[in-house]
Amino acid sequence: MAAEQEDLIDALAQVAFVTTGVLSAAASDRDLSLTQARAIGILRDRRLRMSELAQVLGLEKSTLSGLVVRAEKRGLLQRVPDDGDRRAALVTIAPAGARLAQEVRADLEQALAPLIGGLDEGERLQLQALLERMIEHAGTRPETRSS
Amino acid sequence: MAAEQEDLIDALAQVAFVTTGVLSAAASDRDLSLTQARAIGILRDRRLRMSELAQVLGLEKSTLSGLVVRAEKRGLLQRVPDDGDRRAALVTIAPAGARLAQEVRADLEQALAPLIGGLDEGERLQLQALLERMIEHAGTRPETRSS
DNA sequence: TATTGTTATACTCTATAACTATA
DNA sequence: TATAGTTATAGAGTATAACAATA
Repeated sequence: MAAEQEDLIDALAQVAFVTTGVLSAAASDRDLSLTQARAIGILRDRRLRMSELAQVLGLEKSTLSGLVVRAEKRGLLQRVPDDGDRRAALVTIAPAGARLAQEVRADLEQALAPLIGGLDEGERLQLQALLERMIEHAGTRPETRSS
Repeated sequence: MAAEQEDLIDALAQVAFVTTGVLSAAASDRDLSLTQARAIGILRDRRLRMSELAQVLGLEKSTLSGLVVRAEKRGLLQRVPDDGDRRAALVTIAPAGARLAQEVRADLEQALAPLIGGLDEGERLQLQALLERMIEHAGTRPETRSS
């Protein structure tokens, strides 16, 4: 059973590299780093504090400051004051950022289509369900680090 | 069906980030970058030319030169001349590199265990088979870029 | 001429430390 | 005192361009 688990981890790692690589390429086609693309993807449907976004992305708060400043200059993100705690800032997506997120997303779908296309409808649902079960258990653990 | 595909892509992306993050953390615990960890992982069971390894990793050849020089100084990798083409160099793993690769691998397994642990034996095999089918189709396309 | 690999250089992303403002 | 965020600085990883050696 040890051997089977190793093979599963190999497969997971390979799919992870392919997926990350495809996303990274789609992002850089639009002069976005992988991290910037993740950020606008995350902020598509919510607004987070700087500290919260930093934690989700696995970045230091100072690193995120720079990222957000650059994105704000390009009109992709926006910082708004948090009523109730005047130290804090909420990061929200700007219209141009939302458009870019959608474009990157479309590219990702197109690039992954050949991989997913080899599976029929039932298999895709099965795969999705298994992956989602994995992610649930990921929530139990501390945030993914990248340091 | 469009909605389902989007959900599958979301799940793929999330699992990819978790997996990459875990590997990155395991690597940096040993002063390896994610790319260096990938390199020693790839070279565990084969030797490649500089140019081939660069292509697999999605790096420029000049970038790989630096990476290999640093790894060679630490005794992790080794360059040997390619008989038959004296321009080329083959990159091989050194004993210390093989040990490190094994350690990183063990950490990766341990960190992913809680995620995989939620699945029973049959589901793990199912997931592995689906992921491997995806990877097959990835081989059809040009190498993953990261530029 | 074309290809393999290295060197020189510059840019981006990241973390650490010191700081300001607010809680 | 502790926390949220910014600024200054330095290190690592990467790409581009120019180059040397071999095919």
